[in-house]
Amino acid sequence: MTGKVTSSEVAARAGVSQSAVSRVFTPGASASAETTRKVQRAATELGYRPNSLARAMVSGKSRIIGLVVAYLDNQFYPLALELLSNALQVRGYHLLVFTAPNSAESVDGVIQDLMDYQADGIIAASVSMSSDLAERARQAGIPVVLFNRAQEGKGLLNVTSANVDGGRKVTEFLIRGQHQRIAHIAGWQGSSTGRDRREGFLEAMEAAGLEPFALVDGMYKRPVAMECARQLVAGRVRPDAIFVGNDHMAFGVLDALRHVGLTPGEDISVVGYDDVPLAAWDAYALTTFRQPVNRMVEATVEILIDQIETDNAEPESVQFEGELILRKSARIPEGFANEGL
Amino acid sequence: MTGKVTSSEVAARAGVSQSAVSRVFTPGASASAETTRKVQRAATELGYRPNSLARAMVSGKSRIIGLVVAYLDNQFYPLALELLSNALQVRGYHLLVFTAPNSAESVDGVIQDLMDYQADGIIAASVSMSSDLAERARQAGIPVVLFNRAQEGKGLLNVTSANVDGGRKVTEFLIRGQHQRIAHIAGWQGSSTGRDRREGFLEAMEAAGLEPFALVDGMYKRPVAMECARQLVAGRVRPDAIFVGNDHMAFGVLDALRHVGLTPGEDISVVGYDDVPLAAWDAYALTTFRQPVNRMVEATVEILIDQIETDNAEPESVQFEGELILRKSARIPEGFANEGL
DNA sequence: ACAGTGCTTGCAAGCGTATGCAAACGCAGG
DNA sequence: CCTGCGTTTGCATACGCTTGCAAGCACTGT
Repeated sequence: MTGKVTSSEVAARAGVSQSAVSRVFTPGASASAETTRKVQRAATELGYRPNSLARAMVSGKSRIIGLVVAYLDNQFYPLALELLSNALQVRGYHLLVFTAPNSAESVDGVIQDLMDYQADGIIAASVSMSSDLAERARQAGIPVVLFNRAQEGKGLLNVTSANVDGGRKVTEFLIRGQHQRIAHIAGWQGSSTGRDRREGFLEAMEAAGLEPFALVDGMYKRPVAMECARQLVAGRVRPDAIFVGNDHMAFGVLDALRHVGLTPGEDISVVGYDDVPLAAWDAYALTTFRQPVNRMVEATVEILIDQIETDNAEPESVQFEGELILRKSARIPEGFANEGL
Repeated sequence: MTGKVTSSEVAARAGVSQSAVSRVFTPGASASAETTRKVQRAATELGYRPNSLARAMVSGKSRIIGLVVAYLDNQFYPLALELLSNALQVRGYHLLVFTAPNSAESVDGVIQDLMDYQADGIIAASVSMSSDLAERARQAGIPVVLFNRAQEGKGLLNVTSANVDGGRKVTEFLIRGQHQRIAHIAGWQGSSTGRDRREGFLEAMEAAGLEPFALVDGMYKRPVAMECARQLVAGRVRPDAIFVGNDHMAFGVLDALRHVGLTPGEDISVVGYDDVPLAAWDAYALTTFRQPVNRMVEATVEILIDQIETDNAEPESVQFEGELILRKSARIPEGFANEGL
């Protein structure tokens, strides 16, 4: 009842050895029905619960997964966080969450902390880490998976969606919609997603023999994207379509455009990337390219636990296909919906 | 280099005892300059870092704070989570995050897990816990603070904003705006915030001698609130103002109203509660009652750490004043802005 | 009746660190 | 040169648990 009950106390009361108690609480260990009964009785009477830390220390498995994430204002991340947390809880793991500005030093520091806590695995969501640290993690036997970010490196697993492909598809969609002056407010060029989507954009434009109307780095930041949008439409000749590097920025772009009296989907087309829940809300009705978060999360958890629990598991990086979601912020080419891309 | 360096190995290499190494890494312990130097040298050479779990086990302090949160789709919570995480990191604590549907059983289960991890403290954000469990936590000496939810109970600390007061102010604002038919889509009545804001609403209505046009429970769920809104305006006579229990629902209400051709702020006034970042975005421009998240988070961390680190700390519950934020979704009474409320 | 077999169970050795205690040490005052 | 005091250091133990090992046990087949 005191809150600090140990297995020995339970053992004493149940009239068995401390090991017996441990075995009763360890799935897969051998204990007779009789012993189990006695131990469980004593345990509930005393309010005993095994100490996870002690357990972690001797077994070497903390069942703690570290999650490093930069900002939570982009709806994509809270969503991923929630899904990850749930998926891991089901499997008996728990999330130790760190927020770190997206700089190599701070991420590295945080990952050190994580290693100090003997995390069984690490998920880095949209942040990059130094290759030096990646190597240390590998040597320490801690699997690291990069969620929604790709990066080469020994033992680094990547879970992403096919970003250059997505960027290309969005752009092709815009081109088929007869748009002539297509601009791209890119995602942060320090990130693989930002670079890849931009690359897809450029590929599609070149294939169609078109020149980008404009190409700027929105840094994945709303205010930056809004300012870009304002400038884009300030001149005499303005773009008739803008492909924005992610939804979070795209919302800002829509706000900015409406602010100067433009109607997205009619005067100008805007397409985002991610398909966060907010994109489906009427106020934005954003046409966007969906990243399959659910599957990405499932894969992340799968891969991570695989690496943790089976030692021979081979490093595996996966990439998911996305899908264009048509809403109202962009003009739809004739007969497009039926035809697919 | 192997990732499993212990203090003993460092000790051996530095030619000192294991205790010496421990002391060098323990702030406030006595060690000569000479020893410190030798130990640090050996430590960096071997890549030694103290094992937090072992440290936690012997010291009894894990420096882990458990956070229990229900859903992350209401922007209020990711925001709070991020702020909490940062504030705690600065003080050397870390967040173990659990998501739990808002039912007593699941919350209790999760808190048990937290206690198993020897969490130094627990933050329950917008979830309630059984009084039985609260008692157990108290006996185990684990401080629990309820964030944005009030609940009586031994040793339960509450950090909230003045919700009945806020509800009243919002309603008074609406009344002074000459609204005649004021409806309230309340927050979940199973929560203190939902009940308190509703109470404030009723008080203000009664004081003004007005009958609520309608009063329903929106459950803090967007779809529910949207459906309520639709029904409210479906009849021959419709409300001219709706006070919605939180911003998250209010966005849905705005979407629903616009969907049927109504213009918020002109045809009908809508006021939310929370002032999440999204409320300030042009697409919604939601008039709302601000909860001071920053101060609430600061207080939460302050109180919690106080309870943890000083044993004599007295239980303390705090309540913050909020503030009405005027935007475009509700008609503003003549001369209101200058006058205050 | 006896050796063999498959479970249970207790013993004891850790896991990596913090810390009380007492010994060792350095140094100043007499 | 000796005593006394403050600081530094090592020894040993404890934290709560898991797990290899070997002994104990109840049965089975011959």
